[in-house]
Amino acid sequence: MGRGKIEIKRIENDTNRQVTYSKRRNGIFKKAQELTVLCDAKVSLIMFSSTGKLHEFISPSTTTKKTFDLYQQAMGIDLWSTHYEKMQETLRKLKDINNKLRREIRQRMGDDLEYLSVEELRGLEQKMTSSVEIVRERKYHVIKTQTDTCKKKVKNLEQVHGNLLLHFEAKCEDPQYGIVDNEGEESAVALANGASNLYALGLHHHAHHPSLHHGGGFGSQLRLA
Amino acid sequence: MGRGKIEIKRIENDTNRQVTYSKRRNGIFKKAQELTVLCDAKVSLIMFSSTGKLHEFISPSTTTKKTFDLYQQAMGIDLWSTHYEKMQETLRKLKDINNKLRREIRQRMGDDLEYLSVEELRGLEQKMTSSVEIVRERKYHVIKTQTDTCKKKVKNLEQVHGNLLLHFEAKCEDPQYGIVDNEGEESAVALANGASNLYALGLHHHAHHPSLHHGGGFGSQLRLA
DNA sequence: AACTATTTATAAGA
DNA sequence: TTCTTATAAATAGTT
Repeated sequence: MGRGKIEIKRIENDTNRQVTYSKRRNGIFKKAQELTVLCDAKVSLIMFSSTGKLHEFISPSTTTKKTFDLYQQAMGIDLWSTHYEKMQETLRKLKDINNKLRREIRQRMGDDLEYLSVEELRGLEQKMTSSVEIVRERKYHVIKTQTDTCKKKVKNLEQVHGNLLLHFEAKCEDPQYGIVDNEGEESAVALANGASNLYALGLHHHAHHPSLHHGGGFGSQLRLA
Repeated sequence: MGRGKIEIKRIENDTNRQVTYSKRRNGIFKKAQELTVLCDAKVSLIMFSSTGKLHEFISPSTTTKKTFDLYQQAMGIDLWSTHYEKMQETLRKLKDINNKLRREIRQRMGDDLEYLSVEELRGLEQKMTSSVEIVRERKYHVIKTQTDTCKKKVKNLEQVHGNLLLHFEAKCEDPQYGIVDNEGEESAVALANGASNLYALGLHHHAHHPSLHHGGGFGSQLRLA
């Protein structure tokens, strides 16, 4: 239908092909639209040009997805199941692994032992015993590390406190009391029992050596620390 | 295009609508086919008549599924993801559970203890110790059950064998050998050591009491058993 | 389903 | 692209 009859075969001229595609595309869309209205039909028309461009017509009464779903239903196929087969397979495998893990855990928790032979039970017991040993070792290790850290801290505090006492005593050469040699030593001994004695130390000094508390600001600062 | 111009609106007469649908469907299919060839395009045309009947045209160079996939790709959407969202959610959850199970197992195997506190380690050790105790109990129970079963079997065999010996000795009142009282007792003692002695018993008798083997068929049958 | 008068689509050219 | 227009093609109404 045109100035001349054409043979239905690929149009080799790129421009001509493009023009014809455009014209006929409009024509077919119009036809689809008319069919939709005239005959109350649902039409899905998807076209890709030779350049890969997408054009679509869909009857207003439906959607592309509905059409695809209806199509699959009418054809009795599920075009996407293959897309999701891998997913389903993964799902199956995960469930399987999951069950195995659960069983292993249950066995390691002392359940589900009914169907194990003596050999299997012996193996399980051995595994668990060595595992509990590892946990125990780890616990000891953590405790030891923590204790060491604690000791170091105490030692550090001891030294700091010792220095403070020395400073303090040096400044305490008040003529009223004179130098009291053994005070520093006793403090050091008290401190050797750990930082938690700091407050108790203050109390002792308060009870046995009230003289110290009149010496200056250091004493009260220590008690508050 | 016809004897008269028509208005583009739903054809109310069912027959007319059906006829027009049929004619125009062929027309549009022909157009789709021509477009496919002339312009090297890919066309997917799916139609449902008002009666729900499906008709399809697809360019030979492609398939309906390919077209749908391309369509979704071009539109940047995934029309079916919603169909599989639940599945993906399940997948996600399973993976999560799986990881947790693995972690628990690893901890119970003595791995991944780095980030546990002393309290957690103590708890884990306690759980594992009590679990291993359960496994051990179960092992003992299974062993005991098996031993008991074994003992019962032996006892049973003992009895059967004892009866056989009595029968045998009763029949053995051959004038050549006379009644040999202590044979039966020695057999019973040997049998008390278990069923596995049956063969050894045969050998012993062969070595120490050759007389029995000339007494009849019973003796050789016992050795073969 | 076939016919055919008429409308519609479109090939080629501008 | 879009418009024009001669002509091919499609099809509405009829048989």
